[in-house]
Order: sequence, then structure tokens, then C-alpha cells
Amino acid sequence: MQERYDPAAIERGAQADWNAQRVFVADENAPGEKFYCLSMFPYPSGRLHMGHVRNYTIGDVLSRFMRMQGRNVLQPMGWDAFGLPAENAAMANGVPPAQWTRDNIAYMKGQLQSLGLSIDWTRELATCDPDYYKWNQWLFLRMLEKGIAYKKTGVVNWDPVDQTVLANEQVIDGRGWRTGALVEKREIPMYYLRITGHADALRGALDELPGWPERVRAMQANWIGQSHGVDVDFPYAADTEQLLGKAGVLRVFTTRADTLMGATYVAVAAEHPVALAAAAGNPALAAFIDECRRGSTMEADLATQEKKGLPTGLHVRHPLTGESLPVFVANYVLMTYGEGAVMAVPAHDERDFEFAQQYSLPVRTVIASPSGAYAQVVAPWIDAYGEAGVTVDSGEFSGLDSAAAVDAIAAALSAKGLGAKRVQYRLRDWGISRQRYWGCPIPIIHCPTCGDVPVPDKDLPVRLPEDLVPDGSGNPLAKSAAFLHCACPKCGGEARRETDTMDTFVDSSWYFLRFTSRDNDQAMVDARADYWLPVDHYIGGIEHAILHLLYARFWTRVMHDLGLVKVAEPFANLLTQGMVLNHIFHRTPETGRREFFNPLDVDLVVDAATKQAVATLKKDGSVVTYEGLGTMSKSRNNGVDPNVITEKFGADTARLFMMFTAPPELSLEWSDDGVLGANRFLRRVWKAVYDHASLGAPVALDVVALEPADRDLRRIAHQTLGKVKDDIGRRQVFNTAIAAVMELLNAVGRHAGDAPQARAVRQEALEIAVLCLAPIVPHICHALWQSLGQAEPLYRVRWREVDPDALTQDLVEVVVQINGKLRGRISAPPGSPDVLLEAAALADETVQRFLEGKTPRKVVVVRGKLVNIVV
RNA sequence: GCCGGUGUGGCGGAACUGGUAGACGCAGCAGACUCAAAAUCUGCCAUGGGUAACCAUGUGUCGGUUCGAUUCCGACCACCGGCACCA
Repeated sequence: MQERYDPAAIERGAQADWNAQRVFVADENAPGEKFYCLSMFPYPSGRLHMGHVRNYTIGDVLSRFMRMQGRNVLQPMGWDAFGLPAENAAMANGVPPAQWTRDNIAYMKGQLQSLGLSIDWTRELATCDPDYYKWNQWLFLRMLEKGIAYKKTGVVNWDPVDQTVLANEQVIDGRGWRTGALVEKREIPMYYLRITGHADALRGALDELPGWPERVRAMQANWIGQSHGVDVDFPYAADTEQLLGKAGVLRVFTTRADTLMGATYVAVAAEHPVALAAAAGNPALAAFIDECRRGSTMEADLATQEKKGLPTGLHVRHPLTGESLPVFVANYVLMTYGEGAVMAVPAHDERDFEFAQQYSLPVRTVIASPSGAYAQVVAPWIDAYGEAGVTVDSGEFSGLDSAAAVDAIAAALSAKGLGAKRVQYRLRDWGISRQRYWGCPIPIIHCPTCGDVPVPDKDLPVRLPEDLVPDGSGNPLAKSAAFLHCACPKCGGEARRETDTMDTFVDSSWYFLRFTSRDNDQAMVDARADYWLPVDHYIGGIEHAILHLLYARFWTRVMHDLGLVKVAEPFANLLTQGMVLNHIFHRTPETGRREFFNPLDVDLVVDAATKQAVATLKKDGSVVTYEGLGTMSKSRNNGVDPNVITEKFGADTARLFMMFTAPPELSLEWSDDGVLGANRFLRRVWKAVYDHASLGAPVALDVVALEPADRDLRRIAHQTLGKVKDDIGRRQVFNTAIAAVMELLNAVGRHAGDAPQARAVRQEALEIAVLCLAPIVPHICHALWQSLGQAEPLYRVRWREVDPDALTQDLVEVVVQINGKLRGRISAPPGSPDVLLEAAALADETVQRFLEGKTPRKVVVVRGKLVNIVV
């Protein structure tokens, strides 16, 4: 064994051994209960960042730990390879997105491998591979057959200069990012997936996911939304009928049907058909509608917007009283929620109240406050006006509590054919059409005679040409004659291929299923998916808490309903890891752009007196502004390149630092000193084994021949073994597990003596330390295990069981409290009866002094832990 | 505004089921080794008082339950995240 810890050589050697033995290739037929450990696959942006390192280290520690527990582990890896950045890079460098993407994958794969992750690379996939996205297309066609996929118009951002559709992130302050042109809204046909059809199931099943963090479940529940209410139809009055040229109803959705008798007007969204019809002959209204539509995109972040509206001049009739009510266009009604229209009850809804005050509309009190907070609704608004109560002045519906009134009014409406109870979800259907090149083609052919024709299964995949280079002016697929022109599968006539591609969230909605059946070119998934699913542990960033996880749950449900997989929920346990933060420093010159400085180039000193942080540049001592901590990012120049750390200290140091510095769910502050500390610990472990091993092989351990100091060390070692298993296996916290091994190593350092049994105990303690660290820092442990004279390689070694005999103690410390305050400690044999402990505690010198002769009123004994004397 | 989370030393954090608050590490201070420095090792390290033994205080604030509360309950404050004219 070498005296010096040389991470580069050790890591190269360990990785070579693992690869040669194909240690991490998963096998469905291997013994042991399956454990599918999945980390969210990366977008191949070019280089790994520290967030990736953290994510994949957590997954790898769990995988390696479970492997040691005898589980049959699958840990795969792939690439979320379609997306906009590849097109941007292509425009900047003139390289096709395919080449840029594949180059990045090759580089980043090397980076991942240098971290020593226990990944089964035989199952690697990239979503831009035709044998992957073929099945996106195949399932899309099944959804089309089932009516789960459908076509309707949707609104997109249109850059009038580049003649192209822009993603939201390409719209900056309402202008195109490249041209600076004012972005327009355009309606175009798009494909949607009917995720709303599963809203109820997706919401309900959240309760059956105890392995998910509470906050993710709450975020999904909020996103899906759920309101129990009533659809109410307001028949058109004569003026509306005349304008629209037909009889009809204006439908609204309300959760407060109990207040229907207090409705004094109806408000519709700017995009509502009635509003648009009224605007045709009303320039002022048309201008207002225009304003509303602009406002909704550009001022979405305005918290308090003035309630504005205009009368349409049209009227509808109250469904129960027949009273004529005016119809307003209001900026607080959303076309995308419910029916795009609301009944307004100013007396019992705050927004309606505010609006009614502004436009002098009548306020009709129809609810009596159960707490007597008010008799009649008058300005100003108080929250009690909006609360449920008992109906008053509501004709035949008077005197009911709100819930009963909703039922009665819903029944009355239903009898007239003017309404019914309904559940409304906030969730909207998933629009998957993207007017871009670097994505999975939607398998549709447009035929002038047959219409939209699905591509037959035998012609799948519809291959994306890989040699195109986008130039920013529209989708290059639309300019590629080879792609565009085709024969109609139905009539054989000349037809045109759909040029839209799928949202990349489609790609990531089922990749975890494909890993199980990667080599099957006949089916999307096979029986192996049922073996491996559900994913036992899914690890990824909180930023995917809503969209990705919801889409993946939906997609799995669709596959389940089609009989393709047995599970309905894909992820049994979810671990959302925190972000990696670093200090941010900048300086804003009088002219020019703000300049950010890398933390490596800055000295940060906190003044002890003022508590003010002072940051100075290392090179010239000039002062820069300290902005605090923030996520590592290129734009703020506060990133740390993983390669720099692994090259300088090794992957094990990087892994140890990540796992030790914070629990996985919390954000992690980068600290160069912390990295040094992690490295220092590994050197200490190395030295401890070296010092021990260089004295030659120890004799066999004989537990009956141990000195007290030996028994102490052995007890600590076995306690550590138990704690580490519990911390990693049950609690999934790693920092405390590492802390426990550090304590063990400190104990080994204190343990002296060259007696044969002393050395045997140290041998066992070091073996346990190496086993406990093996999932976290696998390379150094691989080498140390050999140095400890073990014939079997560490990757084949199972976790060791705690020896209960090692944990026994002759005496345990018992704490003595008086009135809950710590006053002394006594030693007693474990399992001493309460009366003995009580007597010993009362006899204690310090205790006597504090009692000052007073008689205890009561004594509480917690066996083996403490005695509390109450006076 | 609504929903969720988090508040503990100079810093990251620990205390899992109500039972010794501050494990482990970082930084700092002192010492050993060294011609010296780095590295390494040892000791100290919540606050106030005291030479010390020790005493008092202390887990965002205020209250409650309990023999005993960082932990449970109530009210409030601050910060972070998500959603938001949601009918």
C-alpha cells in the first residue's frame, strides 16, 4: 500500500475494475428484490454543472447502498436531447443541432463516468435517437385513435420580422429576442393531449404517494385545482338575440350558486364570443378588448391591477327571475378558466363588489351573516361579506344555509334545463405542438383530399432530417422539400407532412419506461417494465415538481389504460434535491454593463463589529459589491466547474463534500474550505488504514479476550454500522451518516496499543468504516478494502450485520435533572430498576446540594436515560 | 391574497418517537513538530458573570400543554419557494 493518497490513480484503477467486471449491468434475472434508482436525465447542454454532480451523487449513493443490501439494482442514464438550445447553438456556430447535441453527449458522458457512477451504460438512450422517438409517435397515434390527442387552435407568440413562432423565453419585454420586434399573438392549429380527462385521478392519487414530499404533492394539487360548483345558463335577452342572430344562453360557472339571487350583472372575458360580437359595432369596446389582451401578456406580474370594464350594451335574463341583467366585459375574467364568463354578485364577492362600486351597479344582499358581522352589505368591503351563511331575500330559496341553497338552486336550474352541478379543474389540456425543428416530428400527413391523415405504423418512425441548420426565420422543416413532400397514405395523392414537432416534455414523460426495454425494436416496452416499475427512488430538482412530474404521471396512466404497463403511478418515492449556491459579486461601472466576478477572484471578509461583508478583488484590492448567495449560473459568473474539482482532488472528494455539507433536500452553499475539509478527511482515512496495514496482518478477533478500551472501540464501530444503515436506508440523510463515520475514525485514532487483540479490533473498526463509506466515496474504499487484506473485491461485498453483543455496556450514564434542569450524572448498569436509579440520583452530591433538604414531590425515571426530580 | 417550507453558535449543520441543545465539519485562537513556512497532530471554542468549581440565560417573538418542549398546540414576525384577477 502506498503511503500517499493519490486519487487520480486510485479512481482510474477502481473504474477500470468495475468496467472490466461489468459490475453495474442490471439483470432482471439476478437474485434480490429489485431496486430501480433513477436520477432525472440531463439536457446535454455541453458541460456538467454542480447541480448535476449533486443529483447524480445522491442517486449513486442510494444505488450502491441498496446493492450492498442485496437488492437487484438498476441505475440507468440517458439524454433529454431535443430542445431549443441546440437550435440557438446551431444559429451561432452554423453546426447542425444533431452534431452539437451528440458532441455534447460524448463529452458529458465522459464527465459522468469520471464521477464513478454505478450506471448501467448498456441501457443509455438519447431522446433524439429515432428508435426512441419512434415510440413517441406510435403512442401519439394510439392517443389520436382514442380521442386523447386532438386538434384545436391555440395562441402562439409570433415574431413578424423573422416570420417565426417564439417560445415564451424568447419573448423579452414583449419583443422578439433577436429582432426586437413587437410580438404578436396568432392563432394556429395545434395538437393537444386531454390531460384534463385524468385531472380527477391525477389529483386523487396524490394521496397514495406517501413517498413524495408534501410540498410537491401540494404544488401538484394546486396546479390541477378543483372547484365544486354549478354551471348556470343566462338566456339571451332580446338585444343579444338580435345581435347574434339567434336565441341562446350565456353560460357561467360559479362556486357560489347560493348567491344567484343576488346577481346584478354578468361579466365576460375580453376574448369571449359575446364580447367580440358586441365590439364589432363599438370602437370603444374594441379598443378596450385590445388593451385587455395586451395587458394579460405584458403585465402578468402586476399584483394589483385596477378592475376595469366596459358595458357591452347587451343583456341576458336571470335564469330564475327572468330579470334583465347587463353584460360587461371585465379585465378580471379569464377566458382560459371555466366558461370565460362570471355571474357577478357584488354583495358577496370582493372583485364584483369593487367593480360594482366603480361602475355604480346595484348591490343586493342575499346572505345573512352567521356571526352577525353585518345586516346589509355597504362599503367598504369586509371579508365577512364573502363568507357562507343563510340565504335571505331570495324568494323560495330564503332561509337555507349556503350548502343547502346551492343544492336547491342547482335543482331548480336543472328542472328548467338552465344549469347543473359540475366540478371545474384549473388544469388545461397539454398543447404539444411546437413550431421548431429540433424535436420529435408529429406523425401526421396533410392531404388536400383526405384531410389530416395519421402516418401508418409501418412507416414509423417519421425521421427528423439531421443535416438542417436553422437560421431563425421559421422552421427549417417547412423549407425542406425532402421532408415536406410525401404521398398520402390513404389516396396516394401528393400530400404535405406536418412540420410541427412535439414538446420535449413528451420525450421525458416515459424515458424511465424505455430504460427497461431499451433493446426491444418490436415494442415500446415489454414485460421487463413490469419487473422494474415503479421507480423506487426518483431524484431530481424541485423545478420539475409540477410540469415534468405531472406529464410523466399522465403519460404512464395512458400507457396503463392501453394495457402497456401495469403501474398507474411511475414514481414510488421522490427526492427533490436542493440547489447549489455560491456567492455573487459584481460591480456596475458608470458606463457599460454590470460586471460579475468569480468568487475565486474575490476576498470576502465580514467585519466583526459592523457585521458588514466587505468584498475585494484579489488582484488589485478594489472593492466590489457582495450580492449574497444565489444559484450557480453562467450569467452571474459564480459557477464552479466540476472538472476543476475532480482534477485537483478527485471525484471522491467532490462526492463527499456534496453529501456532507447539507441534507439532500436543502440548498447547498459552495465552500472551497469545505472541499478542502472533505479532502482532508479522505487523507485521514487513508493514513489510518496505512498506519494499521503497514504493521502487518492482525490476528483473528477474539471477542472474549478484549480489554475495556477495545470493547469501547468495537461498540462505537457497531453503533456506527447501525446508524449509517438507518441514515442512508431509511432516512435518506447522508451528512449525519458521514459524521458518524468521522466519529468512528476519531475513536480509532484515540485507540492505542499494539496488543494482538487491540490490532484485531482496529482492523474490524476500519473494515466497518470502509464499508460505511463505500456508497459515498467508492474509489478510495475500493483500494482501502484491498489494503485491509480482503480477497473479495468490495463491489461484491454485502453490508455487514451489527453484532448485538458488541453494543452491550457494563455501565451506562444516566442524567439527573431537578425540575427538568440538568444537575448531575450517575453511572448504573444497564437495565437497573427504577427504584435503584432513583436512590442513586437522590444520593448524588450535587443533587443533595440543590435539594437543600426539600422532599421531592415526584420522581420521573426514564429507564437507562434520565431521572427527573420534581420539588 | 392563497398554499407549502424554513427560522438553532462566527458559518454549514446535528438533536429521528417530547428526555443531556449545539454531534460532525468549516473558520478562529493557543500549543507541539520545524531554522521557518506548509502539511500534520493536540487542546480551546453559544452568550453573560466568576481566577475557578460553578451560576444564570439561550433554539425567530409571545403564550399554552407537560415532571420535562428545538420537538406538541395557539397567535404573531421574518425569510424562501410555488400559484395567483381561479368565479
